Amino acid sequence: MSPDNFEESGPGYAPPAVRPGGIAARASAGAGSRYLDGLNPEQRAAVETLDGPLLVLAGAGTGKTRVLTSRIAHILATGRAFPSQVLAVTFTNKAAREMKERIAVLIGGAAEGMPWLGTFHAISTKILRRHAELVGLKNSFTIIDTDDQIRLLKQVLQAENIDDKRWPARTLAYQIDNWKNRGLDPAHVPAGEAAAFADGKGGKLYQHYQDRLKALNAADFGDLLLESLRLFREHPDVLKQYQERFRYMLVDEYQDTNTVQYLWLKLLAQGRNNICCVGDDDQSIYGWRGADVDNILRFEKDFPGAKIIRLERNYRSTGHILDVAAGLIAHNQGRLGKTLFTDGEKGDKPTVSGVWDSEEEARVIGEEIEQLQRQGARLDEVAILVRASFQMREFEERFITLGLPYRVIGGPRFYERAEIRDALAYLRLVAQNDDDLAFERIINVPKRGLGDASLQMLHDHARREHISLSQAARIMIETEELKPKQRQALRDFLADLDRWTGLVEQKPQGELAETILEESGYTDMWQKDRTAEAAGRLENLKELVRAMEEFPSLTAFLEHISLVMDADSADAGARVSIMTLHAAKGLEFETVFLPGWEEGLFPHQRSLDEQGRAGLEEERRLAYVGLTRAKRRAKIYFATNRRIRGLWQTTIPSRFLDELSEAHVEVVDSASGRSYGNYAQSRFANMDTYRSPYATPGWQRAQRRSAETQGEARSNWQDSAARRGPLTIEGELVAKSSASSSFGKGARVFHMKFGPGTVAAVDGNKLTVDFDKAGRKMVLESFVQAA
DNA sequence: CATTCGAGCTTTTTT
DNA sequence: AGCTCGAATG
Repeated sequence: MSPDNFEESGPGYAPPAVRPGGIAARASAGAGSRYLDGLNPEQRAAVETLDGPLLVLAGAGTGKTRVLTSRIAHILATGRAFPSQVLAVTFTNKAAREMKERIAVLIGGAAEGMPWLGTFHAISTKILRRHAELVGLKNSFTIIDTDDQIRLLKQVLQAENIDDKRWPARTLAYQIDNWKNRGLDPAHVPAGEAAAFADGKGGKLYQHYQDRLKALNAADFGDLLLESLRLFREHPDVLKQYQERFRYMLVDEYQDTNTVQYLWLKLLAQGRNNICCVGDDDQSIYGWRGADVDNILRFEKDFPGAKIIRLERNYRSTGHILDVAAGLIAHNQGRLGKTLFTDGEKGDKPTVSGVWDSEEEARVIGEEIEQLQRQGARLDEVAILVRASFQMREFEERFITLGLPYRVIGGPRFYERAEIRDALAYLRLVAQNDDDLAFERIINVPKRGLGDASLQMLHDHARREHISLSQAARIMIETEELKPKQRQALRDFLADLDRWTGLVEQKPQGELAETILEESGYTDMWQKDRTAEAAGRLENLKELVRAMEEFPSLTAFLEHISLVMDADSADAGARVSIMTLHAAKGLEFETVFLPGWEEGLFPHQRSLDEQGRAGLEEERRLAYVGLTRAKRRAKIYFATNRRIRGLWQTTIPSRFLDELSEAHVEVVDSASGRSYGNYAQSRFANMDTYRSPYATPGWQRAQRRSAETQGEARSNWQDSAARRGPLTIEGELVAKSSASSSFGKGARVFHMKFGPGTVAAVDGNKLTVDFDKAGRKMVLESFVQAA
């Protein structure tokens, strides 16, 4: 069988003009093997070791993408496989796009039509569409996002009469995702876990949700992987087809794979056994969404005969930065172990600066950036990497007053905005009248007088007759069930819908969208809206129409938007980037500012509470990722005071500061710009005045001391931790404040909101108080004071 | 059925 | 503090 028989991905693909052997001949003869030039020995080995399983441990800045793309180029150029026989998986669309572009450069456009280069989800979808009927879907199935998922789950909960106050749909969604990430369908969820939600109904609800999805001919993101895994498991013939097709498999960011993805890869790799995974266990920062670092740690066991190649030569950062990062990450256990090195200069030492509060932090960083700017630095080579997005605001405000151009990376995605989702719902409905979720979303947007009551009737009818909402609507406009007003509104809507549906084939989708938005009154709705955001929303809608015009058809666009559309930030001009540490992975900047290195914020208390030691290690990897983004300058800050949820809190410097090797960091008094070579003793003496709150190697002493005075000075982070009961941090049990309460029964207390009262009962740090005015309330001890 | 007010939550984020 | 969601209200 000729290899190109495998290709059925559509008319876009033209078989190579030359047989594989021919390309190889051309490659070795001319400039074709240039892709090997300039690779270091390890990189080269990683590119040329083609047979059998291979794990490439690629540290930060060691040329990971280059290896991946060169490897693909090598496979193609030596004629080992056709483009259609190479599976290359990434996590994000951005990574996939970048890889495509770089391969095209390497082999001069011959990578055109690598149909199996994409995200896990995109590739799974492609496979699933071909065999949809085998897993109970039609090949036209819709992909629903988190928003739809939650709305659907609300219905499921409602049908089961479950109080979604007590058992929120969000929580269930999270739980189901979690199961799906672990490759568990309803039948295989451990009984204990299934019972944990809604008094034992968790498993049943999961099953109902899946049934609903099938009925709607829809799949959520988790299903894309889980269902294609099921497809492979239940249909060995189908699996075999793909096993044979994929002569070479490449996986990017292997440390981020979750269990389904791992199982999926493992099944596919059993064919040719040529799987190459690239990753860095030290950069695994997505444990909280199901990524399992163990996958990469177990690689050799999972794929017998695997070779491991380490890339440790760093091409990005200067010496001191690497040394500091290495010293920090060395505090983690359970690593495969890698040490980055560079032949380059030592460069500037990373700095650590203490500031009074987050406002000063923003001010100081703003000044430093202006200073850099005066020295000729480019703003697009400067980034501020924060732990949590609420930290961004302070910087934005400061930069606006300074007139410093910046951009925020991350934040709400384009297609997650309400107006975009509404517009998409219209389009989805027009493309497929039976899309109930879309129908429901826009039936009363803009207001048509068709509220909950009418919708409920439609629902009942649809369920009774096993038809879709739009079909139910068609029937109900002929019956007496609805009030005349509603019936007419529905009739008008259906007429519109039919007219638009008829236009799908007539008009280019951009125009179609404009027509629909216009005629439905949707655009009007926002034009009449006088709120500040309305103009932006209209702008976004225009952007959507513009984006649509680039696609061949409405369906092509809809497929694209659910899987592939990301907010491409129009980066016009040089701007400072503000983003979370998570968003920064894979990027690099000359100068990186790392604010907010305080206990509770970074490492984040919640991570510690929920994941214990593993959480701490993941936070540490996050710090490592942050540091290794810097090419020449890394600047760390911690504030002594930070406002959290409106309350000012005194904070303790992050333990990570103490893990930065003294020899390679510089402690700076940012206010005066003075530098302290020796900060150990002098700093600490100043700490309790909070005049010069610097990190010191002795900060543990401070922490110990703070523990002694915990009664009054306990920070909110610790407090929230205590509230949740005993917690494990770093494998140790952190006890609730042992002295149960400083108030006894009968004590007179004063509460900010409820006023004076008498303590009726004490339970740990919770007090039951009979307030003079407000009656009996349960309050936390920390919210009252002695009256 | 639409609007308004109060209660609860609040890390990270891709697909 | 500020936002989102749901219930009470007009």
